[in-house]
Amino acid sequence: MDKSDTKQRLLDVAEKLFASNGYHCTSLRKVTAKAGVNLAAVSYHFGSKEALVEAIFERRLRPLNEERMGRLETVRAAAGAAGRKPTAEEALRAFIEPTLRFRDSAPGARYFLHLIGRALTEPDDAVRSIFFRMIGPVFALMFEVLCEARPNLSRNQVFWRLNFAIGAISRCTFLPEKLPVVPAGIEIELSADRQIDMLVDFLVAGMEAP
Amino acid sequence: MDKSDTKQRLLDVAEKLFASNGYHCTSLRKVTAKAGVNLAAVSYHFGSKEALVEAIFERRLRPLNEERMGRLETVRAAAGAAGRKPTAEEALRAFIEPTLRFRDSAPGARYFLHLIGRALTEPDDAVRSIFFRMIGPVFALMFEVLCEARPNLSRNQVFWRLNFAIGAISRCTFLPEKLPVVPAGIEIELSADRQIDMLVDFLVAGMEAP
DNA sequence: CCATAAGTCAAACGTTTGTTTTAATCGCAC
DNA sequence: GTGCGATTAAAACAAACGTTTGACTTATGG
Repeated sequence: MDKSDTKQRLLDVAEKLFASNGYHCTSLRKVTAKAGVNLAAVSYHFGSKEALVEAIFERRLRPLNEERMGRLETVRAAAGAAGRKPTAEEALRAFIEPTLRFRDSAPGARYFLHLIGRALTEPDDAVRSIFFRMIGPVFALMFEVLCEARPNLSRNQVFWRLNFAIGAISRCTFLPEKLPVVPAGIEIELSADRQIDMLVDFLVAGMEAP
Repeated sequence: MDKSDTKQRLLDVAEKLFASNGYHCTSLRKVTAKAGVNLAAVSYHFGSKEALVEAIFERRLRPLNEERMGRLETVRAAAGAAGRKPTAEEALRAFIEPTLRFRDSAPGARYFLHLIGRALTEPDDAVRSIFFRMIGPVFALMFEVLCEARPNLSRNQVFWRLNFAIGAISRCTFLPEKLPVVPAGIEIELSADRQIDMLVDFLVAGMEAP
């Protein structure tokens, strides 16, 4: 028997469609049609459309967040053991590298990244609160580590610079076709490592500005 | 006679609701009810919901874009007249200052800024294409000026750094209550000038990174 | 082989959506 | 005042939405 192959297919297809077309613009009928399952399967397996998108976030964001938290803790511990402050680059890499490497880690991961890039500005309160609840602890730890890395900055300044960095990072998680018109001769598709380098160069300089 | 007071009220109310709750989550019934006008007035005055949001963009974004274009041209001309390259700071300020000062320039401007902060990631193809069509020339000119300011960088690098900057700027155009959970003691509400300074410090450093 | 539970299916539910229709109302030149 | 175009009002439209229902099929343990 299937052992709920249906459930997996729903997660995969919904992730893709929610990412490409948005949560509200994607009806359950489109999702179930593309997945080749019955409309009622969403209610049966998840309970509601909102529970479906929550399951999508849960499946991908939980392990990703655990890795980011672990790396941030490691940065803090290593600096503490060496009797120094963590650096802004260490903190940024602890957040950015898992995020962009994750992009190529699974077939649908790219779509999921697009989804969280959009979740930051998601109009729907339910979806946004799901995301904020899951990202909250990572954001808070990141903030603290950055405050340690830049003790001369006010917490206000660190907070805003972190927000700027989040905004910059979110521009890397988009599907290429959703970007604004690009000038001729520009590479939209970058390897994760090149993208990471570009981001880190830019953000470390921004963080270390006086 | 009203001389289309209805039309203005629709623009104002729709701008606010689209910004706060998103384009798709805001029905014309909510808009017309809050504006105290009849539902059919949208069809009569604008033709459709999409034409309404386009009128909203047109009203605010056209003068804002003209100012940004003008300032970018000025930066370029001043540098040319002095026989030097424009600086990254000049280019960034030409874009950022009109944007954030605009926030306090009119009662509903703050809502509109929230709307364009969201338009970058808007799921709806129609809305996103309206926005991209209007912002395209500004983006292109900004890109060229930045290429002149950083001639040692590849166009690829400049393009991505400009994207990062756009992402960072968009984090400043949000309504406070839509931000992720903020640590205690953080000022969410900044004056336009303070916000500009923070942004420019951060982004100039990022742009000038090697 | 049967009983039970899990899973699937087509159909329908009640809302809400953007838009259209038809009639009534208003302001103003003539 | 009369007539006319511009505007508003109330009602209805078909389509799409998320969800629920109840019958049907399938797999599994005893």
